[in-house]
Amino acid sequence: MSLPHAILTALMEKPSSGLELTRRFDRSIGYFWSATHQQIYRELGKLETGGLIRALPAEQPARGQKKAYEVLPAGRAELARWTAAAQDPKPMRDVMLLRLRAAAVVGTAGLEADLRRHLELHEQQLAEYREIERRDFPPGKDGPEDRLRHLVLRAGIDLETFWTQWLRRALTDFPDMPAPEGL
Amino acid sequence: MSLPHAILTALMEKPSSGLELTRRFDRSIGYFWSATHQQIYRELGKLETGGLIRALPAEQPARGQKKAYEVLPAGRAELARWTAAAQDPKPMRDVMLLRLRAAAVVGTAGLEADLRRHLELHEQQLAEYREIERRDFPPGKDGPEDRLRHLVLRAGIDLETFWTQWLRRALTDFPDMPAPEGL
DNA sequence: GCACTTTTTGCAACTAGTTGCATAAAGTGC
DNA sequence: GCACTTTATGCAACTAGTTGCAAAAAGTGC
Repeated sequence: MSLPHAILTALMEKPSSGLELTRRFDRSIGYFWSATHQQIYRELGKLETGGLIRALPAEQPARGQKKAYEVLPAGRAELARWTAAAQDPKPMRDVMLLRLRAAAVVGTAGLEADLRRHLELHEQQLAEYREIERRDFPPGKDGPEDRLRHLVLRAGIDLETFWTQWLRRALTDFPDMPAPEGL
Repeated sequence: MSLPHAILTALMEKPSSGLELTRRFDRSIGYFWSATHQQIYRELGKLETGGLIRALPAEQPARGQKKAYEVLPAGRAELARWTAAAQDPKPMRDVMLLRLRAAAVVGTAGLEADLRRHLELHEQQLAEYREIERRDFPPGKDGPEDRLRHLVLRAGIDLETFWTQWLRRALTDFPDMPAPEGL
């Protein structure tokens, strides 16, 4: 149940409409909590009903017209409560690791190409993160909020670094292992 | 749609009943693709209906009685197809990173304790993986299947290593930053 | 042989996320 | 000023995963 809190965080940073939120989820926040616009609109509705946010007064609310939301005190309190509450880490779920495990029983045919493709994708993501770091966290910019956000970004950088290294290693000692023929 | 393939992989390694699968998901396979017994039973039903697996002949099938499944040729083919098919990596979703980001706007009160707890949990998991490596992959055991499975395990080890390092760093330069008082 | 627990299987309801599409307003080209 | 695209909001149906519970068989204690 984290999407509402992701939205509250984004709205605290800056009151926004659904579409603006969607765009920001495609960039910063979405890097570690992705969401589609449908999810966001649905959740905005629930948050408004629940009294955690409210629509900023607009001339006439109508379809196809921007409607911006801001966080109410109750929403802020809920976000603080959630942030402090203990939560267990979710067990990892990774398809590529599962596919490698499957390859150990049905053969590696066809897998190598996708490993290369993933390596490229992770390299791109890593480059993007590094660019953000260069742009948004120049030396000296280190207020408490910056320190926290930088820490989050560094997790992204280190994770992508891990994947690129692991994928390179996988490609290096990849056994050429066609599917065993008998059933 | 990976659960059926996780189950097929497990059944290829060894025909099993639902409960045996559940136990194995709690150990090896579940380390990177977790599932509850309810999910497993439901999926076994679908796989059987779909003709990908079949129940091994038992005396009389009845409730509360072990029913083991084995993979049929169609199931093996489907697993090979899925393994080779290109798939995009899923965008990451991590609650702790989100909480840190939230803490940048509502303050860090209460978070530190849970960071410590997570560090401990990740250290435990890392120790467990290392123990498995010591036990299951002694030097010399490196057939093609072993190489692949070892690669998967190493991803787990490196990921847990990353988390422990990152959490230690987070705790080190954690700003003491109570919630800003004004709304 | 009867109560009690454990093992094994499973259903039903709920929550979260995804996919596909619709509808209204506003801008754009000519 | 009319067709066409873009922006912005949203509903509905579907898929995957989680939670809570229960029922049948088999083992256990006395």
